[in-house]
Amino acid sequence: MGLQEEQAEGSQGPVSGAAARPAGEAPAAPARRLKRTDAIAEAIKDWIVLNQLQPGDRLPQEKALIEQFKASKGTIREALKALETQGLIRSRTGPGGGAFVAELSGERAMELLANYFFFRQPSIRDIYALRKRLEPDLAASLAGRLGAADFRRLEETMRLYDHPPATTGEEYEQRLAELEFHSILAELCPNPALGFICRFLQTLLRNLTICRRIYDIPNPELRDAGLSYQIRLLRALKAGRAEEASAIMYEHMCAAERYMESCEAEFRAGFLKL
Amino acid sequence: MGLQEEQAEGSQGPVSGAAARPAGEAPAAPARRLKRTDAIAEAIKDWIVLNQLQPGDRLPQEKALIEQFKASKGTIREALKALETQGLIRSRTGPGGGAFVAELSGERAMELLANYFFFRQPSIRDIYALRKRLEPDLAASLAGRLGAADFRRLEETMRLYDHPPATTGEEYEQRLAELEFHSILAELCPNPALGFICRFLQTLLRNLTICRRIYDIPNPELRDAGLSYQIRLLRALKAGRAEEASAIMYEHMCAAERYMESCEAEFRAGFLKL
DNA sequence: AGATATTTGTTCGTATGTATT
DNA sequence: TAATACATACGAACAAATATC
Repeated sequence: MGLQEEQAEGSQGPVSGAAARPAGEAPAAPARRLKRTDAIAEAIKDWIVLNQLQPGDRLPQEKALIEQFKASKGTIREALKALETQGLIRSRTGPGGGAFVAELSGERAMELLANYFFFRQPSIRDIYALRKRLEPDLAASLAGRLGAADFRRLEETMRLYDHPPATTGEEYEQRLAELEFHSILAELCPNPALGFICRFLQTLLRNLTICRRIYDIPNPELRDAGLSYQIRLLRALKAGRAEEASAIMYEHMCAAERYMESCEAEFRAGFLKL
Repeated sequence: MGLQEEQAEGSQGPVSGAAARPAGEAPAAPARRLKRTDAIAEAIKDWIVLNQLQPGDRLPQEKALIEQFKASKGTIREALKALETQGLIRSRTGPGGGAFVAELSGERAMELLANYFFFRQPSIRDIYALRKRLEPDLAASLAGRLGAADFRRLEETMRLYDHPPATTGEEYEQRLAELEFHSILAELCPNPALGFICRFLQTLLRNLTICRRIYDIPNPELRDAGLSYQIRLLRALKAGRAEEASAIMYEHMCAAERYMESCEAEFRAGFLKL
């Protein structure tokens, strides 16, 4: 399929550029020597962007890479594994199989990013400081831009919590569904960065241990209030009133934050058992 | 060092739950079967959080893992490589070496996240929509909270662009230094999520190809204006005037956006060559 | 449906490199 | 310097998955 030819250009292999540093390069940051595996992974990645491979395009097979880089199978596989872990490729077995360029999914990106916050857990206040700023913009960006299918999807999600929960389990499920409502909005956002960040803040919230506890607490008023916010929000979005949608969302965020923080305070005071 | 004992608890290995599926398990979400390598990587990760390993703690060595998981060296190494790629571990050779739990660095996290936006490049407008919201909050969060060393660091960075550039190369360097100023602020932010997102938006901007071009264009007025914004900002921060710092930063962002977009428009119109 | 070819996935044995003592 | 302990790399074989005939 003519993917391999370009590798031969210049020197004996794409890795040479990464391994053998050009003469005049003074490494300000020492950048400790790359392991062979990592150098190969880097080289393959560079090769992908250089040749402008698109999602779905196939990489050379393991055997070809072994020859290209004069490395063993294990080394090549480790390099490919690194790329796969980053969500850059996916590989299939069988005839015509191999490694294919992939588009890093939002879910995977959030998983990878979540590791950063594992040892730096933000507080509820931290997260809502951001949500209060961004979710209103998100809402505004959608005003008058959603189709019938989008509204149907949103309303279907709302149906999961338009009634009082029967069990504690359902209580929890309803909270997740409410977050899912916001996640759908974020997916539809025309600004990819804004959409991603909102979705990530939602999962960050969902994964805070304190929140898992809070979400088990019955709170009929909040459910009612949230529902009414969202109904008003959908009306504003349909009518294309961006300002109003933004304002509604802001109120919604403030109310949610107030509630979450009061719960957190109660936990801390020991009024509710962990 | 007693890190290993816990592994023996229960059954013969942590992966058993993932690999050998219990009889009655009906997988609601199909969740295509994990490859052995991925199952082991997951198991090791779970084991780390379960035992609350901290950065610097050592994992069992390869040989031990081979026995634990009854897998070959290559498979174990691929699993460890996956964790290393995610920034969760680092490994060292030599006696006393092995894999050590690491704290995912902000830089690495941003690299991983950047892949998500490779095929979904936000526009300058998209990025500034976020910066206009967040950088002012960032500034406000620092008012009255910076030490003398912090101010020294900021002023040292400003010195890199407090004079007209001599060459095009310096022009570009000055722009990066200006972004670095914001990056320092973000690092100091008490809200880890806000700080990270601001830093990421900055690198996203830096890496937009269009920006690399824009940053080469001489623009003495913008440099002066930016400098004056930052001087006023530092004054407000020192005095602990959060509101004022926020307002200054907002103006700064708006001015920067206006400039960047006008440059972008000129590129598009072909007035400036790419 | 079944046989076969192709390609990744996994294992084993061994050798090399590197840091500690 | 030498011995030791560990990761890193190599190569050949085998197993499993999947497309094609």
